[in-house]
Amino acid sequence: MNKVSILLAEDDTNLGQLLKSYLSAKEYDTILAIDGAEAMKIFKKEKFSLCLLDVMMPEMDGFTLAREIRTIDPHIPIIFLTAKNLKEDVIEGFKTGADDYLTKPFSMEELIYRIEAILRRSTKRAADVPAAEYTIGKYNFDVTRQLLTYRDQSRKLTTKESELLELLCRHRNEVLERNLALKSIWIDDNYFNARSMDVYITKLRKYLSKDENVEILNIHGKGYKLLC
Amino acid sequence: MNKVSILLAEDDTNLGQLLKSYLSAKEYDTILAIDGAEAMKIFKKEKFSLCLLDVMMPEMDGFTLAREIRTIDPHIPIIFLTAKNLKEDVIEGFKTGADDYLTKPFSMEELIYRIEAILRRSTKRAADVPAAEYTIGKYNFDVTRQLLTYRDQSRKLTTKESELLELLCRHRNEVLERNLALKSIWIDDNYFNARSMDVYITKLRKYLSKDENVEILNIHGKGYKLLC
DNA sequence: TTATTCTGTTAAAATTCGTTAAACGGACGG
DNA sequence: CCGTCCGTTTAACGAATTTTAACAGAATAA
Repeated sequence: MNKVSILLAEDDTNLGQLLKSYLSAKEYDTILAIDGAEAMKIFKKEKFSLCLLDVMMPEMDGFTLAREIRTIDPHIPIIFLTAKNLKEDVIEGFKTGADDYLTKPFSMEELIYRIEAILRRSTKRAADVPAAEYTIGKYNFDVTRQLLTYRDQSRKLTTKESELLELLCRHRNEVLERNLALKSIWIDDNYFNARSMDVYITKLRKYLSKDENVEILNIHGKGYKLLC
Repeated sequence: MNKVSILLAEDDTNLGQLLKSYLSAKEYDTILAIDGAEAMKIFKKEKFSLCLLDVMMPEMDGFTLAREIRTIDPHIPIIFLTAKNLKEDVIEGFKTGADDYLTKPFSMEELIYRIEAILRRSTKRAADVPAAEYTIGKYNFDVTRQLLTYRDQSRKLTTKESELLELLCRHRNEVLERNLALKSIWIDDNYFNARSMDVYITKLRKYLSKDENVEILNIHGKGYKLLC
């Protein structure tokens, strides 16, 4: 999946920084603009998946900014943030084509979920989009078909093998933490599931042994690192 | 554009009637159910573009209802209505895949705008409204006639074959969970029905074997995924 | 060093799934 | 009413997948 990039326009630097670091922690590439004019400048230069706009800003208010943004990209999802809870304001927001409207104070969790709800809709059919594939050294890994191919030999992976290899690929050349993998694939990171994961690491190592430049490295006490 | 149809589940008859007449005035075909169980019954019989669900209802609460609805149509937009403003509740709502979440009291205008914001996003997608026909690789599947066609050869499917294939199509390229399929088609997800479903999967695999790009993948311990 | 925790590997056990065929039961025509 | 057909369920067995167990070896901290 492509990385999600967010344009955040917020003149309150405290809140702005807070939001930016929170969103970045959630793996959203976030760029912060401190007023409407700057936001517009940045928007013209870069590509974004979604806009998060404060309504009350110096230079250019959120609604005006939204309209200008929409002249460039008429379909980009826009969420307004505002301190006011005025009915007229909310209506005005949706008239400019808002996809959502959040009144301060809101919880970070709710923001994240609303962002995800919108992205789910707008990037939908991502499932029809070309199958996710990884190149692992001389191997090719087709995630959706769970197929690991070396030259002309294909091996059909089981569900667990495939899930684990995909996680390793997503973190390739960096550490995939044990707990993360366990919680993500096995849901629960207890002793037995950890043993089970060991077994799968052994299997994957065997499958990947034909290319000596590919290696699943153990980082003691941390996790594994797929080198390729 | 097709007419927009809304399933409204609201146990407060006053509010329910008010919403229904307001939405109908805005040219949305609206059907009102007075509890979760009735809503589910109606949903199974008719096609809807969007669901508007009260959270607190007798018989079946909104979240449970939403989950059941999503087992049948995993992509239909859902908006929750609630009197509570609890953070936990909002989060729970989005976790079940809500597209929006409105806290009473809200203005009719805001509701309309939120509905339109969601429809704007979701009708961009091609096969959104429950299709009567699916294209599965080189196959064509006519749901109402229960006819599976490959080039010039048509095969009349039995009821169960057809129901299962339709569910797979609605979830195509994503996992259709075993117990969800069982509860939706066989009503009860006991051991024997599960065996029965296996038999039908085998049959469908045979029927679909002429296009090698089409595949019913088993996700061990979870369910099946129709790749096409 | 020594004890302890963590990892690697193999095999057996448990669970889940795939396939074929036979049994069941309702609908239909005679 | 009786047999036949058709869709569905049940049964039986084998295969695939995942988990558990057992033991050996490595890495680390005290």
